[in-house]
Amino acid sequence: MTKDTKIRNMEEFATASGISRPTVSKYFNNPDSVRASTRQRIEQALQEHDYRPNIYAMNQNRKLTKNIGIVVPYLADPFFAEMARNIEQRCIDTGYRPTLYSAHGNPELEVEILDSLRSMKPAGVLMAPLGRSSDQAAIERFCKEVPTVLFDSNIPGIGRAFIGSDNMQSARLIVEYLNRTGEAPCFFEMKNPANPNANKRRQGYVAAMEALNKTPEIISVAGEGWSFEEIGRQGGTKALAEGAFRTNAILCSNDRLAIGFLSACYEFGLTVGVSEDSAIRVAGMDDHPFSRFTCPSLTTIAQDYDSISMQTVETLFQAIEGAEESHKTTLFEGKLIMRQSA
Amino acid sequence: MTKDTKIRNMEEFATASGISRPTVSKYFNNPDSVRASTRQRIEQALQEHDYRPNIYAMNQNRKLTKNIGIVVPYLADPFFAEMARNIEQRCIDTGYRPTLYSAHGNPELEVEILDSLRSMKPAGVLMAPLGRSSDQAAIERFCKEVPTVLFDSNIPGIGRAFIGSDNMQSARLIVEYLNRTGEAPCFFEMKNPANPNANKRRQGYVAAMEALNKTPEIISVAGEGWSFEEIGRQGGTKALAEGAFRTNAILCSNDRLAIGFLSACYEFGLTVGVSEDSAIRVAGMDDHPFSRFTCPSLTTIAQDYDSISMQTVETLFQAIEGAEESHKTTLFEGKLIMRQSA
DNA sequence: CAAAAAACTTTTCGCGCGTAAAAAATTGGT
DNA sequence: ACCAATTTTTTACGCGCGAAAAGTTTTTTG
Repeated sequence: MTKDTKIRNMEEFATASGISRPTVSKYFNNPDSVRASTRQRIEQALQEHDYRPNIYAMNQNRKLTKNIGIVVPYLADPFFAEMARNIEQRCIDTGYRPTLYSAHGNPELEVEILDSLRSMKPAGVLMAPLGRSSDQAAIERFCKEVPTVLFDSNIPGIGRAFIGSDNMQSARLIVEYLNRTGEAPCFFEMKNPANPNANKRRQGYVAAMEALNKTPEIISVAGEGWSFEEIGRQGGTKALAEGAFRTNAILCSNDRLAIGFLSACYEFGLTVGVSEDSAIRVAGMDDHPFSRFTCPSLTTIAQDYDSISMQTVETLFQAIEGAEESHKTTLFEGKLIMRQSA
Repeated sequence: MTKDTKIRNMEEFATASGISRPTVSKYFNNPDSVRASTRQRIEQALQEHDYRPNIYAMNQNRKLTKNIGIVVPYLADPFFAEMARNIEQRCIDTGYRPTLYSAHGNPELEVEILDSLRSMKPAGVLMAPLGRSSDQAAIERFCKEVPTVLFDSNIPGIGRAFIGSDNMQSARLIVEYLNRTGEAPCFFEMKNPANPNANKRRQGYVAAMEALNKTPEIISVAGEGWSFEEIGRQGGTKALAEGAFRTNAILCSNDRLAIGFLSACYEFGLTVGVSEDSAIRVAGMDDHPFSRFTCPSLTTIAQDYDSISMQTVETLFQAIEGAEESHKTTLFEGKLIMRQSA
C-alpha cells in the first residue's frame, strides 16, 4: 500500500485511477454496475491510495442511503445482544451499514431513537419494540415513512412484517413435556408484562393445559420494568412462602424470570431438578445464553435465533427492493432444550 | 403543533422564524451562541414547524461533528451493555450523538469499526479494546487521528487517557476478606486471558497472598474467546476432578468465569457457600449484573460503573475541548460485595 | 449619552458528491 | 469490418449546509 499522493476527494481519486468521476461514483454505488475491466482498475487504485468516499456528501443527495437501523428494547438482555450481533453481521455482508440502538427499557428514548433515525434517512429499520409501554402511535407514524420490519415483539398491523417465535407452540411443547415426565406445571409470570410474548405464552399454557384436561394454575407477580431476575426472585419468594403453587412443576414465562425464581428456590432451601429427590421442577422459555449455567441448568424452550434474524433481514431487503405492503407474520417453532432443572 | 407549511431546509425555516439562515445555523451549532430573545424565537418556530437540519449536510462541512463513537469488545456481556447504556446517556445529555459498536470478540471487526468510525469524523471515541488480540498498531494509528479515551481495558501509552478499575486493590480486598473468614483462596483463571485486567488481577492476588505469608496457588485453564462461562465450567470440572485446589476457597478472575465454575461445582455435587456445612467457597470479580442471582449468590468485587463511565466521558470532553496530550490513567477502587457464595 | 462591544444580517463562496443528458468510446455479434 | 448495444466520458447543475467577511443593529459600559 503506497500512500504517496494523498487523495482528498473523488475527483482526485478518479484522476489517479484514470477513470472519470461519475463512473467512480457509480462504482461506489454498486460495484457490479460497471464493466469488469473498469472495476479492476478502480479496485487496484483503491489499494494504492486507500480512499473512502465522504459518507456525508454521499448520503446528502442519495434518495436512499445504505443505512439500516436496528432498534432493540433492552440491550443489557443478552438475548437482544445476541440477536443484534446476528442481524448486524447479515446487514454488513449485504453491503449495508447497520447502526444499533437500545431503548434501555424507556419508551421516550424509543421515540427519540426513531426521530434520530428518521433524520438519517435509513433504507430500512429492524425493530423489536418495547411492547406494551411503547408509544404505538409514534411507531406507526415512523413505519409509514421508513420500511420497518418488526421482530420478537409484535404490534399488530404495524410495519411491513413481523418475525418472531411461535409462543403458543412453544408453551404447548414445554407443558406437554412437563406433564409427560411428572406433574403438570403451574405458570409463573409477571402481572403486567412489558413484552407481548408473555401474553401469548400464557394463552399457550392455558390451551395446552386444557387439552390435557388439567386446570391451569397461574401465579402472576407484581413488578415493573426490565429487572426480570429481581422480579422473579421477589415474586418467587413470596409465592413460595404463601404456598401458591398447586403442583411441583413451575413453568416460568421466560428464562430471566426463571433465573430469579431459581434464586428464590435456593434461598428457600428447595432442591430444584428432575431427579427423584428434588422438591420442585422449574422450566423457562427463550434459552437465554446463561441458562446453560444456572444451578441446576435450566430446561427451556430455545428460540430459533438464526432463523428469526435471517428471516428478519431478508424480509426487510425484500421490502426495500420491491414495495410489498402485505404485512406478513412469520413465526418459528421453539425447540425443547432438556437440562437438569425439569 | 401546526404543520401547515412544510419546511424543506434551513433557508425556509429561517424565513418562517424571521431570522437569518446563518444565525439559525449558529443556533443549531450551539444554542447558547445566540441572544436569548433570538433563541426563543427560533425555539418557538421549532415547535410550530418541527424542522430538523439535514445531518449529512451539517456534518459535511463541519470540521468536527457532534458524533461520539462507543466501541466495546463484546456486547453480549451485560457488563459492557450496562457500561454502554451509562455512557450513551451521558453523551446525549451533553448534546452529542453517540453510536454504539461491538467488536463481538473479533479483532478484525474491531479494526473495521475503527475504519468506519474514521469516515464519520467523530468528535471523539470511547473505546474498550478487545485486549490481547487487538490490532494494537491499528488502534494506535486511529488514536492519533481521533481523540480517544480508553476504558476498562488498557493499552499502555495509547489514547488520551485510560479509566478503569484498580485490579490490584480489588484483588487484595477479596483475598484479605477470604483469608480473614476462612482459608486463603486459590486463584482460578484463563490461561490466555483476552482481557489485560486478568493479568493485573493475578498480580494482585499473588501480591496479596505474599503479604499474608501464604503461597499463591494459581489454576489456569485452557480456552479461547469470550465464552467465559463455558470455559469456567469445563476448566472447573477438570480442575475439580484432578483435585487441583489446595484450599477450599476459590477466587475466580471474573464473575462470568465464576458463574461457569459454580455450574461445575453443582454438577460435581459440591455445596458452595459461606456456611459451615458447605464444601467450598467461591468468589468472583466485577459484580456482573447476574451475580446476584446465582445459586448461591456470588460474593464479588463491584466495579464502580458510575464513576468509571462518568470519568470516561468527562475526560473525553476535556480532550475534545482543550488539547491535552498527557495520557492520564485513572483507576477506581472496587467494593466488596458480600453474598452467600463466600 | 456616546462609544465600545456584542450580536445579528447579508452576501458570497465552497464542500464532496449524486444525477441527468448528450457525446464519445468500447464491445459483441455477424 | 460494420452496425447496434452497452459502457464510459464530458458537461453541467444542485443538494443543504458551514464559514468567512463586511455591514448593520442592538446591547452594554463608563
